[in-house]
Amino acid sequence: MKREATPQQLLLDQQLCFALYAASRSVTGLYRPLLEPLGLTYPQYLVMLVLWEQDGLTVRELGQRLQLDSGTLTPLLKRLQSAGLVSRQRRQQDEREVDIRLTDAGLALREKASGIPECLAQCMQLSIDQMQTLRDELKRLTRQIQLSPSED
Amino acid sequence: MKREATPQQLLLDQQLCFALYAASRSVTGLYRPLLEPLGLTYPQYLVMLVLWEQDGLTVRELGQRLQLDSGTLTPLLKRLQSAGLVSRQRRQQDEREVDIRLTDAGLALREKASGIPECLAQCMQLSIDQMQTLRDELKRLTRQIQLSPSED
DNA sequence: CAAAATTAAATTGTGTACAATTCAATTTTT
DNA sequence: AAAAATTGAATTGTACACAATTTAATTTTG
Repeated sequence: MKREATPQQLLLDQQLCFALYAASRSVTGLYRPLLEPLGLTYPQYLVMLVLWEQDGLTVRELGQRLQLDSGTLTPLLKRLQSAGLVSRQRRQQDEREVDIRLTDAGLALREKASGIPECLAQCMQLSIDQMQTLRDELKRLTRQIQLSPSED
Repeated sequence: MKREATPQQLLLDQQLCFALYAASRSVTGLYRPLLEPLGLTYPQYLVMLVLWEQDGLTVRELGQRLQLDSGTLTPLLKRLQSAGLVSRQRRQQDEREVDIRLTDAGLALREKASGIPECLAQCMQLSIDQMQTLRDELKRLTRQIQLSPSED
């Protein structure tokens, strides 16, 4: 059986999507040794970033910010609670909502995490300008994708 | 207790890494409805892309190409085997290695997948040129990261 | 050549992701 | 106000990721 050559567009190395997938996992791997002393995974660190910025959000609000659903967040937040970094409490004005709040330990962790962004920037060997450009292109891409869900 | 403002670098929206993480998951989400009719997940599709390009690789070789280890690939490949798309067989010249080969059904699936890259490109609303530029920046970033593992 | 070291997959265990469902609380309708 | 619809978390189930360990096969060494 004659095997056709793979069309150009199906070549792995041509694909933006694989480049994105690989880069994302690479970067997460860079964080791992930096977050390990703090006892955090990368997604947990993202939750902490959001809470350091604005404390006392609901699971839903955290999910909107990070684009993650309760199936991902609920167990993650339980682990942060077990680690003593956040509290989880039903709101009395609406018992469906669960309020996520930093504990003192959670707030204190921000100091220990403060050096991480600079460390990452160093490893990535990009200028501030290059980082901003790339970041903004990716944000535009994400926004574009979420605007056209799947024409249903 | 006075709450300090979050330093600029710890702001979620400032972070390249989150933009990357969010974009990667968004793009995977775009693939989902396109791959569902083929019965593939996105990582499974990546494996198929590699095999369509070069059939008969070992688990290790697939892992090098996709930057995934056997802990991820072994169960994924077993699922592709259950789906009848690939075969897994120890090599006789070195019984440690497992040869992954497309079945006829696996090879045939390439036709059904051939429209996907164009469909994706459409959704992302990027010119060929923009896509190539972004892809190459991401590849450079990934390469850079993997060059400096963690100065150990 | 036999013991030691290395290698390739598989396995184990933890932690995401995400679709789909469930459950309880709140809103909206009638 | 009671029934129906909606909403927010949690739960269930499947599928990655990846560190660490195990197992078996092959190489390297003494």
